[in-house]
Amino acid sequence: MDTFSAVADPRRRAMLDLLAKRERSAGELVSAFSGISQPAVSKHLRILKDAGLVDMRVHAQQRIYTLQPKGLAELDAWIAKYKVFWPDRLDSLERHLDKNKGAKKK
Amino acid sequence: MDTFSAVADPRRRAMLDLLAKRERSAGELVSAFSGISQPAVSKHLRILKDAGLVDMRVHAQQRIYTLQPKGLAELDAWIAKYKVFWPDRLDSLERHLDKNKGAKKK
DNA sequence: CTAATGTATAACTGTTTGGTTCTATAAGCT
DNA sequence: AGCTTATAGAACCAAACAGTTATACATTAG
Repeated sequence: MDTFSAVADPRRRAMLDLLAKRERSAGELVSAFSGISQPAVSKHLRILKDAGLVDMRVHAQQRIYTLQPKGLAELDAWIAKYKVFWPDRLDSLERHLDKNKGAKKK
Repeated sequence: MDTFSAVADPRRRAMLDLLAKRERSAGELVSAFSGISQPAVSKHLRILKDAGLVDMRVHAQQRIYTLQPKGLAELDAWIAKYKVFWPDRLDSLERHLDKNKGAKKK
């Protein structure tokens, strides 16, 4: 499954959102979601991993998943092509975020 | 269908790419793609329109489709959250594009 | 060594998706 | 008015998807 399809699923986006805060074991992710079974979460994680959106490392019996933001670069590159056409006001949020990012890094 | 799913399909992304160059009638889009029928293209266009990614206007019997880049804002906003985590080198393309954009606009 | 824990895989199922052909609708042409 | 053109919608179908339960497989704990 490609990056675009991987992030098309709202549950998978929610998982990425959680992993953006901090890394989590598969089990932690399972308990973070209600109304979905462990195998279902496991399958979502596989898809995210195959798409290069998360990394996994083994720790005892646990599998620790971490965000791999590089995987989103493809998506962002595609969108970037269209920004030329954006009305100016749509840029404000982005610029704001860029500024904050710079501040945090220094 | 939401924005994320709408752009998950490669054919629909290709359509957006074509519309980014210039507006096109439904018929022009049909002939731009081989191995896909007119009704199939029509359905893709409906999905793009419902997702707010394209606009449509009627001209005689033709339906003229135009890009509605505002529709991509949702997608971009979602990705923007993750840029904080991006390694520096991933920023270079984006910055390059931003610069070019500014130049074109002035 | 055996039991328990954490997680992935297998097999199966209902729903969604993208495609098709056929038909309907609406505007222009003669 | 009747024919043609441009495009959407209906009905249908196969493949893909997301979910389930049951099972297998490591690793740690006792």
